[in-house]
Amino acid sequence: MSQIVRVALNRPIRRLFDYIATDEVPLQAGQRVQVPFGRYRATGLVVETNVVPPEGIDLKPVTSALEDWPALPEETLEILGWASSYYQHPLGECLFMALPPALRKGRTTDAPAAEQWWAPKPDADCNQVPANAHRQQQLLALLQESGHGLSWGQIKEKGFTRSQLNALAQRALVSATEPPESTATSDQQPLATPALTTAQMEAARALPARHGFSASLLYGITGSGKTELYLHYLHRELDDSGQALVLVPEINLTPQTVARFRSYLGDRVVVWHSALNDRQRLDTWRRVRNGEPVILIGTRSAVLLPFTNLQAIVVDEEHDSSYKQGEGFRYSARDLAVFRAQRNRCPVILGSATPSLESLHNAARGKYRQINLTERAGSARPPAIQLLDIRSRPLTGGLSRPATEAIRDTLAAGEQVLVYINRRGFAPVLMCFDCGHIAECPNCDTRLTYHRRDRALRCHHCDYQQPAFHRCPKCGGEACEPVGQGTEQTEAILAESFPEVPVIRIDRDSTQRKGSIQNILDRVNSGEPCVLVGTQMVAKGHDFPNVTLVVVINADGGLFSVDFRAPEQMVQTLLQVSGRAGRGEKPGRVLIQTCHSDHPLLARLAQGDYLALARQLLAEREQGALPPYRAMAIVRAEAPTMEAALAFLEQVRTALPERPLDIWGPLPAALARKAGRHRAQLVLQSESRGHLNRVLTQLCQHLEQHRQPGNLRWVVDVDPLETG
DNA sequence: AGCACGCCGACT
DNA sequence: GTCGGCGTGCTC
Repeated sequence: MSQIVRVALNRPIRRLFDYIATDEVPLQAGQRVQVPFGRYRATGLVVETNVVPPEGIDLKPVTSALEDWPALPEETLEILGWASSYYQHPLGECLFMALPPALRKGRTTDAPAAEQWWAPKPDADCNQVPANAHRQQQLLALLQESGHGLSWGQIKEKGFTRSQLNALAQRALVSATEPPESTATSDQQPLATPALTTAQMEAARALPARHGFSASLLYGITGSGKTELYLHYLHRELDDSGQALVLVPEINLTPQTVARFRSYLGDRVVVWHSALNDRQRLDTWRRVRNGEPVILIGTRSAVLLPFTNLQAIVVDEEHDSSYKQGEGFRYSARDLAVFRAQRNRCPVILGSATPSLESLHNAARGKYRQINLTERAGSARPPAIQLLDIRSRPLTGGLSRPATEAIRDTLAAGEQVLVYINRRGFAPVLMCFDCGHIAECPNCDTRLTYHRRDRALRCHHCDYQQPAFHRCPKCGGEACEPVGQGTEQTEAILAESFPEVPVIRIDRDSTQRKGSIQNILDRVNSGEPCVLVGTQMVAKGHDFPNVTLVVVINADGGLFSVDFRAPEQMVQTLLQVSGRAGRGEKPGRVLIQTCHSDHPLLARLAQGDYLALARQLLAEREQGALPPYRAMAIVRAEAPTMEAALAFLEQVRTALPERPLDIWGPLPAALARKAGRHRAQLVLQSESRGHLNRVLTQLCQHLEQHRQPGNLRWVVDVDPLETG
């Protein structure tokens, strides 16, 4: 008996392929198979069995099944099937994202090579390590403390190096062992329960019981202790066999966060993020797939893992834009989390100090229940926000006199200062003061950014770079100077103004080296007076208990942007960064420099009432017939010329039904030329998600059939975050 | 995505 | 005369 199966391949084709399954063993949906494809062999996933054979194609047989069990369970197939059609992305590519890299290729080893564990020899003694080898002594002590030993990954996590471990092995003080049979919680010492404040208790009581679907929006101001609430909730609701998913933005997934979860929830806490290697991913993936009762803390892609017994989902900082994938399979992890909770009949908690307008709208419509946590834990109180109008005020390094004085006062009081630079539209450029010439990228419609460290001009949109010029390439003048504030320049000015305290820069450049962010945090947490200078990175996650003053260099980036989400994002970022002030005993103060202190949005911001701001922004969205009041999708096109891109989108426009659809464009994208390619877009809106989805499905089908002239690329972005 | 087939420019 | 550019089409 042979059956026909339908197989999805990891290729950007919106089509599935049928094969004959010859084995005696019937194949199930979700199983990984090897199939002949063209001249070669490919790894596929069975998505349907007992398919009616199509006519006129002579089917090839499945080469082999890679496992005799489905790599993706029913539930995961369903979730991703839905996501594939909702986001208009080929099913095969969606499904393969639920596999760890090791399983995407046809690797047959279904038992992963076990990770090496290391245990101390029973007779090992610290005295056998040379007195000057402190790290080796510490490592040996750590291993002895652990009892059964630690994996190399865990050792590395604690900051030890391979050479330190090797040295101990050389001295025969430690040896490689098998991993322990099970890392279940059974032999754990009783775990602590997080202590909650009265306000937190109240919020905890409002959180729903585990059984049945519910979505809760937890609006908790910064410092109110949302994490304790998550911990308490998972502690309370999860049973010994249940799985839970905690989504966090990449930047918040620090060893401290994980340690905090482990101390309350034990060894069942596992992590999932981009820095894991293939083996770690495979290992964690298998634990999830095997139904082990893990509590998985992970970034965006964790929402795609093949859980089999999900009992609760938490999405922390649910407004964070990193939950939306910006290329390829453009899914929103937050939205998929809600869908997944629905399918699993379990609760999902969306937490934020600055909830997205989408979620607030859902709460207002009664789709989500809203729980407010508007008191800071402990004695901390919300910071006082003050607008500082800098029109016609002289600035040095971007700082006005009152701001500089506030910094001086704060430092004199022995406290710390955080200077936040909103890089948007504020990047330093190299300008000729004779003719006004500014260096531009030859491949993109953008200016080159000046990097003082290596005197280089770089493009932030492609990989172009060139040395900075002293002599203007246009007029030959020699008055070329950097203009505009970047972190580097502000750092230099601050260091000059406050030579008696350290000025610490926190941005991508200064935290790239491993562990350097930890060094910085340790230093800041020591409490000595200092000035922190940073962009995005400092706005999120990290706690700086001794910071009592936050200065925002310029708040105006989002006020007059073409992107309809810019005001929301601006308000969220400003409140998030404001939340860094006064998290300890001392009250916090926030100074926001702006040229528009009379702008209603900023005026409201100074009152610190996010919900009121959000209501205003929602009213504007409703008036403008924008999301979340309308469903939105964008068709983006990219071609060697703008004419070709626009012509293609014009053709798309005419192919679309006019009726219950609003179509805007085609228009050149905000960054019209990127890496030498011209970009344009068509915005589609509808009152009905369902209708928009049907239109898009048809469109994609049509476009896939009628091949486009050579160099034209197109993509559909459903629920886009960036409309520029 | 790969990969093959196929038709036009600068090299041994 | 060939090597190789990437435009177009196909994969059950």
